[in-house]
Amino acid sequence: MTVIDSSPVTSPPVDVCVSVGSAHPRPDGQDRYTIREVAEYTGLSAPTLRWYEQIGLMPQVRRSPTGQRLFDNRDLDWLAFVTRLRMTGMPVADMVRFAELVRQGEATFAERREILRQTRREVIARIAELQDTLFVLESKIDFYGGAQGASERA
Amino acid sequence: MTVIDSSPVTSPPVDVCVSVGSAHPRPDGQDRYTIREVAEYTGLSAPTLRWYEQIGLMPQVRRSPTGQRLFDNRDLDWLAFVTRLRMTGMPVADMVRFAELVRQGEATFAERREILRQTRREVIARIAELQDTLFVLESKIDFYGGAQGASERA
DNA sequence: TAGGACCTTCAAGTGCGCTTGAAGCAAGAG
DNA sequence: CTCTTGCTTCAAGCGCACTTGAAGGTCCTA
Repeated sequence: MTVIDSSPVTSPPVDVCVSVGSAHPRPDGQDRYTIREVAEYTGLSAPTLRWYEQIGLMPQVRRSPTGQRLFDNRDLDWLAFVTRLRMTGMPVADMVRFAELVRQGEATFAERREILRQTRREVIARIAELQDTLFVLESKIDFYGGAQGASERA
Repeated sequence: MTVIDSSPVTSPPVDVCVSVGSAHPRPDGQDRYTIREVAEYTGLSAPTLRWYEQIGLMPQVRRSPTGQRLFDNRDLDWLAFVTRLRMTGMPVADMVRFAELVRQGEATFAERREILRQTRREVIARIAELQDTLFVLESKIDFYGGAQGASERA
């Protein structure tokens, strides 16, 4: 982790909790992306990206001299993380709270850690539930006639 | 599907795709429950139970001579299954569709099986995603200072 | 037979997570 | 220079899954 940060652009490897899941290939080699590029890359819509920024779920996004958003790799990392958190079922309001803690710097490490631990607990519980559900589904599928390709059976 | 209607207590094991997950202890020994009892047992609210019936997500619930709902063990089994399906993220509309197929009898076995197989695929994918997320969470928790009880670290 | 808790229906309201519309500014191609 | 495409803001709208409110009937206990 600790941020990529080659030569062009990018900010120094400050605090930040980001930059863990940056495995995806980036839209291009550089560090400036339009909202459309980010939308394509993340799968979020452009309005959603604007909305995320508006509610404080994004760090302040850089702007061009004329006011257009310029996302960078850090933003992409953050969005990848946010998308993971959404996947766990975490409400947007909670993610905004987390983003606020990130903004407040290292002093909030303990609190952030606690939030993520709680989230981890919930994810583990969720996985267990889904695995139970898998068994239920399997037994019902069997009940309906397990034969793979058979189109009917009654 | 072939109404309950026996004397007291449970019906014969007809068609039905229900009755797999009936492990829970029932509110009492008999086979007639008020909406309040069912609400407590299932964790769904009474309005939600009425709404489920209204949209066709429940089989027609028996009524007392004065019009009050009388749920039975079959209804409880069905609700347990529905709750599982909800847990997978299946939209209510899709569950209504499934309930319709159940009402149509054995001729829809193949289609029901296909739906559940698709659901199973989705659940498996969901579990995989959540497990990936678990790794991300763990690496971030470590980043924030893995020490269990340490309240700060910067 | 009165009171209170619980049931009924129907319709409207709520909260969440976006999405869409309106009106206008900006960047690049012909 | 215009034209198209894409960006901007702000506000309103939407779909889903319930929830709540209003008005009234029912059950049960005292």
